[in-house]
Amino acid sequence: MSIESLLRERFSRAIGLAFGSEFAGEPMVKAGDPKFADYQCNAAMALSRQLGRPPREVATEILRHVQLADVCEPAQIAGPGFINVRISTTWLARRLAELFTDSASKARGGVARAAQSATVVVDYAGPNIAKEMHVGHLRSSILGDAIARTLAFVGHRVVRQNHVGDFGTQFGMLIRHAKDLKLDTGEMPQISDLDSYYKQAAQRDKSDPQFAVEARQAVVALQSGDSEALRLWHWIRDESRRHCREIFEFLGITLSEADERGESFYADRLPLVVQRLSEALPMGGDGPYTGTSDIFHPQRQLDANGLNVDGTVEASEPQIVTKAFVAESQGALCVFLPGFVDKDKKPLPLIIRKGDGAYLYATTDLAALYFRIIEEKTTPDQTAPLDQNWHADRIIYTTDARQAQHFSMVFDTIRAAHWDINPVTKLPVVLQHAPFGSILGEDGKPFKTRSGESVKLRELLYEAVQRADAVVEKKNPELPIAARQLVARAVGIGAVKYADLRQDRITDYQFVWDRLLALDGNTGPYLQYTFARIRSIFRKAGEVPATAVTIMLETPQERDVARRILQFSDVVLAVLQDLKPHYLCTYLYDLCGSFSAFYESCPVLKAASPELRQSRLALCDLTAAVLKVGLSDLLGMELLEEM
RNA sequence: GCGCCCGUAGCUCAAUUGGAUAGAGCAUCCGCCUUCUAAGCGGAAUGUUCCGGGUUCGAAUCCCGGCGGGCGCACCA
Repeated sequence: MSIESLLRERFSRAIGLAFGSEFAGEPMVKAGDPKFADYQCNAAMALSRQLGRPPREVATEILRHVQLADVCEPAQIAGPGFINVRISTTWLARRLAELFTDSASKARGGVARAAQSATVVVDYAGPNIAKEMHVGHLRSSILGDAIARTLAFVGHRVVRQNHVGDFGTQFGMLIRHAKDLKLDTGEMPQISDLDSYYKQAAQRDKSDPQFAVEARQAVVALQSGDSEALRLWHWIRDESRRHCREIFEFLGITLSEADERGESFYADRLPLVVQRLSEALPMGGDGPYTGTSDIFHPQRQLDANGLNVDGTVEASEPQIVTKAFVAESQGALCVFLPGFVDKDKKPLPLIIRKGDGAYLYATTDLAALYFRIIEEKTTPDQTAPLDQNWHADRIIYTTDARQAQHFSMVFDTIRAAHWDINPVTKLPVVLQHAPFGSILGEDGKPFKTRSGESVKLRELLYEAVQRADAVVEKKNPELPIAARQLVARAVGIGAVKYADLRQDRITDYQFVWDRLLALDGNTGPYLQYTFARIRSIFRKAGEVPATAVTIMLETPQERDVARRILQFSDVVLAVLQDLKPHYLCTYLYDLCGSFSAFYESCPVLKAASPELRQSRLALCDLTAAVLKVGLSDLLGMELLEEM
């Protein structure tokens, strides 16, 4: 059990004894400012209001009942009613020794498995076919992967999903454009060629209305199984998949082909979804909107005074949807939901079938949700992880913040249709959009190449490795070239990933090479360096670490490292609570800071006694174990023995 | 216009979700390599937390009103 939950339990019990169990909920316990305490319990202030008694009196009462003698020094009351807890050094040492001895637990950095394993779908990366992956895919891939890794590590059944954009409107443009190109589809294309076809097609689509119309028709043809369209589709898709695999492999993203279920996968389910949705939700709506089509956009014209040309006054109150319903509007089949209005304050639809009969991303997302939560997957020819039912308990999307409204509408639709109920547990599925900001250049504007194009991932990652190589060559010229190349790759890629993960995902972040490859501060290279230093000690030690030791925490630095190591599991829980890997980055950076201070002031190999040497080696080993789990298992970065 | 997100040191970012004297790194200044990787460590200096109200024991955090920036708002994803 983590320190935090142990203390929470103790305080909860004390509060129950003092004031009755109805007050004993989750008392607030948090790691405190080291100036005052290792941990503090702030429950007294909150309780004082409920009890109508002064907070310090409440705190005194809690202290009278709390049992902490085995864990910490006598707790102190401070300020308005903080209860400060200083963990006893002998207790810390004992806990650490236990962790060190239990090799299975040590390999997990002391992180326990979740009490119950849930099925969690993580939907991330989601590149488009026929386009080279670019910086726009970077955050989703990196964040989603870190979240998926962390969920899996604590023991959940994680279903990774790469929702590839391979069957939507944009593909129609490609088909239409291809007609004029006379492509040789017998030969494997290059992703760079496809990328330029895509750009040409997009350009024509924008400037040529006739082309645009035919492109939309091509989508319908594709979605209804036209063989010529499908042949081209396969041709493009194969190369696109190869390209994505290459990028994922280079970046260390744990998405395999088995995880790929793009728009096309749901194609034949789309009419079904629309039909089921029409059955699950009322048709035509409530109140004054019943039955008629074009209910929100009557073809009325207003004169300069805001009067209809027939003389009636346009309703000044916005029309409000009170309950979700399906209706046809302007030829398109739509879901209308409470709380969504467009810029004219008219109800905003979620379009599930276009006027021309084609489906778009909302329909696909709904189909995917139905598939992930409800659909039975017992067909024997399906491959893992499709070979068993998912019945997801939680579904997480890492896509950029601009899609927040889209997901909010899709989730509301699912809930209105009661499709969010897990068929096995009968509990509501947790639907989460984990939005993130943009990547900006040093000038604070969207990260683009000089010519204004989006930066290709392949080039960006190549540059990261090149730059890292130059740094390594400068810092460690003795390193043989072969070793240096491995280091450069790990450092370069690690720096890019860490730069993304270390910052709160909701904010935009600036991509500045010199900053993310910096050797000091909260960067990938610094953390990797700390790990490499530890490994170096063990190489020099020339002995296998003992399996059991007495931990001695006689200096403040040793105690600080010990305290930090034991906080790890609480941080991992917080990451999963908020889906914010930057908590983990901040923690690991602090751990490295504590370790470096220890490293400076406490000789390990030349410690004053063999016992102290063993103890310090154990501290090094435990720090390395936490770094390995945090950096490698959870964040997906490579670690180095030497750099 | 409506909605969502953001605004913290010169710069880039934290702040365990309402807790104590708001913390790091960079840049600036001072000190430390004949001892385990100095890609490091120790120290100094740096703040009207965009502004104004409110809520309360206590606000960067919550509420209201401004200002500034980003994004979204019918057949693209």
